[in-house]
Amino acid sequence: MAATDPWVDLLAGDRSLLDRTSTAERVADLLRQRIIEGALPPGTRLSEESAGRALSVSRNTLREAFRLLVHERLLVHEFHRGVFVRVLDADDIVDLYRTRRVLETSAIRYGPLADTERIAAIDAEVAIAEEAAPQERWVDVGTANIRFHQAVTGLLGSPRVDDIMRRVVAELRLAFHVMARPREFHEPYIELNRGIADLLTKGEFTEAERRMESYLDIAEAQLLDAYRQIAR
Amino acid sequence: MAATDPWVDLLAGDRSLLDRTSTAERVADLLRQRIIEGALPPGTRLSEESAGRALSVSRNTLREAFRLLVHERLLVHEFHRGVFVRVLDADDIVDLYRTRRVLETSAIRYGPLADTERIAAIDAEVAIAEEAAPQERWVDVGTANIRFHQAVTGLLGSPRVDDIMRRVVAELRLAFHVMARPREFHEPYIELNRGIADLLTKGEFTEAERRMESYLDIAEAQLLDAYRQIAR
DNA sequence: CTTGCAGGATTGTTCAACAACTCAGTACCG
DNA sequence: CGGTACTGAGTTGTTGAACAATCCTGCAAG
Repeated sequence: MAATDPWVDLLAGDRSLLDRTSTAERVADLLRQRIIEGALPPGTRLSEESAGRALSVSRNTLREAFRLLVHERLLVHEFHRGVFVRVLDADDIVDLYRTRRVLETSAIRYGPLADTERIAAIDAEVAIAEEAAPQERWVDVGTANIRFHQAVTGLLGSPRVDDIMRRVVAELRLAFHVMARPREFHEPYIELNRGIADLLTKGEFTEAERRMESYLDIAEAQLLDAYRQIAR
Repeated sequence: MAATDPWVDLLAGDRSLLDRTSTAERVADLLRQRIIEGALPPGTRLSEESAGRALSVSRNTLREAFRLLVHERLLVHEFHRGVFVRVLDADDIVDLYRTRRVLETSAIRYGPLADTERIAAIDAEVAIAEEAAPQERWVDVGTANIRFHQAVTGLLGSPRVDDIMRRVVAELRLAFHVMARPREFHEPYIELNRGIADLLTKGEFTEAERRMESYLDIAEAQLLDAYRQIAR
């Protein structure tokens, strides 16, 4: 039995399911969820004592969770003052879109090397949005929209890029909450996504990249616009 | 004095210097340093008790520092087993170079929009390497080489991309330690860097991008080669 | 050679205590 | 009245100890 049996690799893949996570990580997961869904709006202060009491975890464990989320930029930590849900300013939006441009256009540029099923995954996300829109499920449309972009960067097949994109998207969600009308914010993009997905399917990567660039310009401008409205 | 005085912005920039950092962060800085310089080689187990005693910090504080470094992928955390200095495998190398390709070629692509002094900064790093090489200061050559690439991604002027690149580079240093001969690993790249820097200065971004791509292919291959030698 | 089972060592988590610091309020002074 | 200095309450930063949960080593049994 020198050679590895086939079932060994199989089980090795399930390893992660079995990894119990620490309390701190689960607390971080929960807080992350609450933050990106808007239940904990930007600027909210999270006191160690009350949060710890609410979740029934010790201050130490909670602090570990906070560290995690600070590293993800969802919280900011001010020394001796506490942690707060991050408040994004216009510069952050600009930088996030700059980062997206890098990631998403690169992904398309390297698209010709990508697995065809990864392109199918992109298409699938657009289809989900197209189905949710007529039913006015704007939250689902928004989610599918985000997943569309994650699928685009997924073309690279890079765990690290996927991870980076995950964080960028989580951070961007902090900003999306300023958009009062979900419909106006999400609906127009379905068509753009469809166009890009079709181009990718047809293998027209250069044009797809151009469209993506313009998509990002438009979305950034709309978000910055909404920001200026709030600022006054 | 409705308008902000000039010195206000100036001081705001110094804010970070004044921010005392927590013990956990300083511990993390120290450990990071030791890891990337190779004093703590990949695979090393860091026990909470002995590390805490050595640094005179409590276990709780040390755990906060560990969380930070785990998030940066410099340490891996195995539940109930402890933390270890990360051991990169060949897949990691491939993925790190994939990520670098995305970041560095994009930076050059968006180069025409960049500040000219950012291009000068790239040139400066090559000059440092060129000065250190004849004196056989290979560690300095290696450092300047890395800073050259950071300066390239710096073209984007994006704090987030800079941060991502910082982490990629730190992670990559884990792999560089397998290179037994620093000279053979660093010297040949000075010339390639010079070529790219000159192209950037002349504004020939398309050719610079092509060169960067080939640079990364070469470096990746060399590193993977060294890996295969170790593996036997 | 494998399996099962202590026993010791390490990590996961909580708790309590105290130091260090921030902030709001208040008294003081010109 | 405007500004300054100070005080005290409340929060965070850090430590140390304690106990539960888990892993690892070594040994005995089959």
